[in-house]
Amino acid sequence: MNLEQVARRAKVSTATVSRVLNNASVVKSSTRARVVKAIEELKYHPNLHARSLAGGKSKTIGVIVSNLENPFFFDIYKTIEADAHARGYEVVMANTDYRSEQLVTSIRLMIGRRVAGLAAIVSEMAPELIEELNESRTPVVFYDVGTPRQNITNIRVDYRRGIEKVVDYLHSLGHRRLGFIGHHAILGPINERMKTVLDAVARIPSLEVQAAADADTLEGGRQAVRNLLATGFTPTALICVNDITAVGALRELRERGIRVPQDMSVTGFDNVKLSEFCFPALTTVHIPRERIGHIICESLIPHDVKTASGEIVIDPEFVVRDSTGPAPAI
Amino acid sequence: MNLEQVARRAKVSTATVSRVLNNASVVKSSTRARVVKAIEELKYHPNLHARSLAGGKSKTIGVIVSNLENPFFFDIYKTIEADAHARGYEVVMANTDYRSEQLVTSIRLMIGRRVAGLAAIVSEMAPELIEELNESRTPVVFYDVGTPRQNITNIRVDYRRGIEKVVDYLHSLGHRRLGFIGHHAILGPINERMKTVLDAVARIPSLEVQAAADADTLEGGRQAVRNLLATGFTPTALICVNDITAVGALRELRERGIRVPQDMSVTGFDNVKLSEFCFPALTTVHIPRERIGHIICESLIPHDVKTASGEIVIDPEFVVRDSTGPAPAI
DNA sequence: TTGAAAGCGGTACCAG
DNA sequence: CTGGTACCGCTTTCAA
Repeated sequence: MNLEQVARRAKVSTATVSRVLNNASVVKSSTRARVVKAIEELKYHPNLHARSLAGGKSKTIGVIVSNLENPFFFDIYKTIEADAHARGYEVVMANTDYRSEQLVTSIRLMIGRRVAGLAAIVSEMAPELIEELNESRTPVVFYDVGTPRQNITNIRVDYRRGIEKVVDYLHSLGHRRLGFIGHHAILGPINERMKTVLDAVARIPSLEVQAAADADTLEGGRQAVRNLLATGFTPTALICVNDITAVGALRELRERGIRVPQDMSVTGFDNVKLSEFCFPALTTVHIPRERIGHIICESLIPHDVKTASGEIVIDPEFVVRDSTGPAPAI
Repeated sequence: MNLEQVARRAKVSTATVSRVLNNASVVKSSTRARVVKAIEELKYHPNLHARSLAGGKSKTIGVIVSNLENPFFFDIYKTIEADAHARGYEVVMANTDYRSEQLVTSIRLMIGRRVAGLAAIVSEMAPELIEELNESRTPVVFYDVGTPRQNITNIRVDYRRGIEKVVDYLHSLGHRRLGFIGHHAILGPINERMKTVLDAVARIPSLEVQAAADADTLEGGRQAVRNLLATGFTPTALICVNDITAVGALRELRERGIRVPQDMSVTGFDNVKLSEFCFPALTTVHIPRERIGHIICESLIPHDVKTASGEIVIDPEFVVRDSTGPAPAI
């Protein structure tokens, strides 16, 4: 089913059908009516590949995330999608599961699709990929907690400030031995997040910290706690890399009969909805995911008013709930 | 950047470059090397639109879900994606947020993309859309709890059996006044899910039920409980349409000082991971989401061995955890 | 206001 | 083993 068949049925040229499809105002209304009728009778659906090939443009933006299962990423994705739709753009999503080969594949895929813009909400990004992206002339926005990149709009959350707030708070509550519950992506030699935690702790001499990691899931958080406690280390507070792993940690503690916050304090990060709904409600750090989504769309989709470009840094807000309390008396 | 430029640089024809790209074995290795070199130097990425236009095929399958935010949908999606990738297919996803206009838009989009297959994991599906889909000759798999469709592979969970198990169990525990916590999509005149619950309750004369609904989110579950209790009805057990709304319900009850399960029993549905991690862990009904995902891929992607087609009905398993108990003494 | 025709970037068939 | 070339389905001048 193609333009030509519609054209034939409506007794016009393919050019005219095309005009109707793109509602060019030049078409005489009687002609338009015939064409519309033919389209409906034939249940014609334009081939989008042909369209973007011929037009040279795509009206779709790509979004790559590390783990859509984590509501943190999902919330950003959802905001981008809503904004994009509102501006007449489509969105194609790719999930990397924190695997760098998958990141490479996904980026190539997006380039191959000739997306109008690309948002990368991922923790890892090889320099050669950046170059490839530059070469392809695709507008890119990068969200991370890490290092700024060149030639690309960057949105960063000041992870360091966030973690410092958490550490300071726990310290003020009398905690001295801290556990850090990460996920696999924070492993690796010089991970920014891990380093940040270590640095934040190192500022305060009386503090001690030990880390463990597993997957970025509920189950992963649980397993990481098992790993940590298996070392014999006895923390009085657990700093979790995000809310999901924190909820996983909560469960493991519950099953061990360790009360939160009486016996152990726990903190999350991101302030996803679940952090209010779990028990006990999590003390966490709020990352404005909708705002991030808006900024991303703003800088990816061309429009009249100029937008701030370059680097944007977000200062996260500390949120105290029920999962933290004074360190237990020894 | 296109085939021709690569061809020129490698001093071969576009046909040969194409062969290299599709690793046809006929190319002499020295020639191939030249081409590969040119491709890398130019950082060439084939235009996927041109490719699928010329090839006539797409190697991508479409997945439409009602609410990706709900892990139930996400788990199915993820399985499909993994299976598809394993077979060399891409996946494009669309989320309808339970809105039927969005469903229409998404289906049209998928047809326009000429996807090799389409999975619709949604609760609503207008007959005219089915026809449009048939017309487009797109293989389709439909997952639902509702009525079987024609000309389409159907996967259905026996929702009725699942709900009956829940109702029977609560009845055996002495519960007589039941609340049903739904979400907006179950509203509307003859919703299958709602009707099923009513039917299941009607089998047992001593039972009484009242329903309330809000969004299919944590917050929605919470709000629905508020709505239900505001009517003055005093249930001793809450049957929730799924685990997410159940976790939302749990929170509202907790804040009202209503203990679960001592004062009120709560059941979920789906058995998503969160149902084990919330507190108290949910009594729920297991829906084999991975299995569903596998079946979907199986029937969408062509392969040698014949697959069962037509209708597939799944009998869900009841899972007892900590959120249900004997009805409180009056 | 409408039609003819030249691409868009690949694929695949046919020769050589 | 490689090159020439006719499409794939649509958009977009250019003329009429």
